[in-house]
Amino acid sequence: MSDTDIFKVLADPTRRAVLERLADDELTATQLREGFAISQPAMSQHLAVLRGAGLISERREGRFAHYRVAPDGLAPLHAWIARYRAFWPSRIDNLKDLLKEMDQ
Amino acid sequence: MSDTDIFKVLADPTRRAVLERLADDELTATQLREGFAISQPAMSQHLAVLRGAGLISERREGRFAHYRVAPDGLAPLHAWIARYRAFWPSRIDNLKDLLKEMDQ
DNA sequence: CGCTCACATAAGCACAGACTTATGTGATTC
DNA sequence: GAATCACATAAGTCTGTGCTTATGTGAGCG
Repeated sequence: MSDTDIFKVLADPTRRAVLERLADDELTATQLREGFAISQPAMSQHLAVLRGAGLISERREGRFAHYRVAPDGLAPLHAWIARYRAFWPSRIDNLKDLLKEMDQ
Repeated sequence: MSDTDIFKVLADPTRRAVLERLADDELTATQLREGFAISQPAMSQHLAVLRGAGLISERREGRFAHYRVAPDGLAPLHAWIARYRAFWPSRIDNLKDLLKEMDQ
């Protein structure tokens, strides 16, 4: 999965919203569709794209498909950002502050 | 500049390569074009997109346009990633390791 | 076994985006 | 001041992508 592909996948607001909704729970395709003004095939296609990018994983149970986030999916994105740490000190400092805040 | 726009801008490999070439130096549009199999207007359009996204800044000097990275440009991307820290502990740990490594 | 449900796939459409060539603009050079 | 240089803008083309409706597939239910 190339950097270009990762960015393309995440450039779609529906797909990013799906990731956010999967943050807490594992959800089925129908459950994910609630609140979106989108057809069932459209959601199915988005889920296929997210799965192809390694950002979510699927667990089949009968006729239901349960989706959850794949923890290593965003690794390429992190790797890309990490390349900028050398010439981007101020932002890294902010990130450090963020992580420090997390520890509390 | 929305998250969607940031991701769209960075989804183009030429634009990401431009950012990498601007990591060290401030460069002109013509200098940036070296090594790319791309026309002059295409590069000009990419630079306009990057500038519109707040990822680079322009300094005009006579007929030359000097471009450099805008240090706060990737802030929205960081903010988006930060939203995942709550349910994404393993990756954050890796990021911590990265930052620790940086300090040396 | 026929129907419905959950989801995937197919096919077609419409818009967005990256590219091209052509041209415009303003600064420099002779 | 005419030509050239660095770059921007215009306009058109072509491909990719996200959406739709229609249909396929396989599981559960009466």
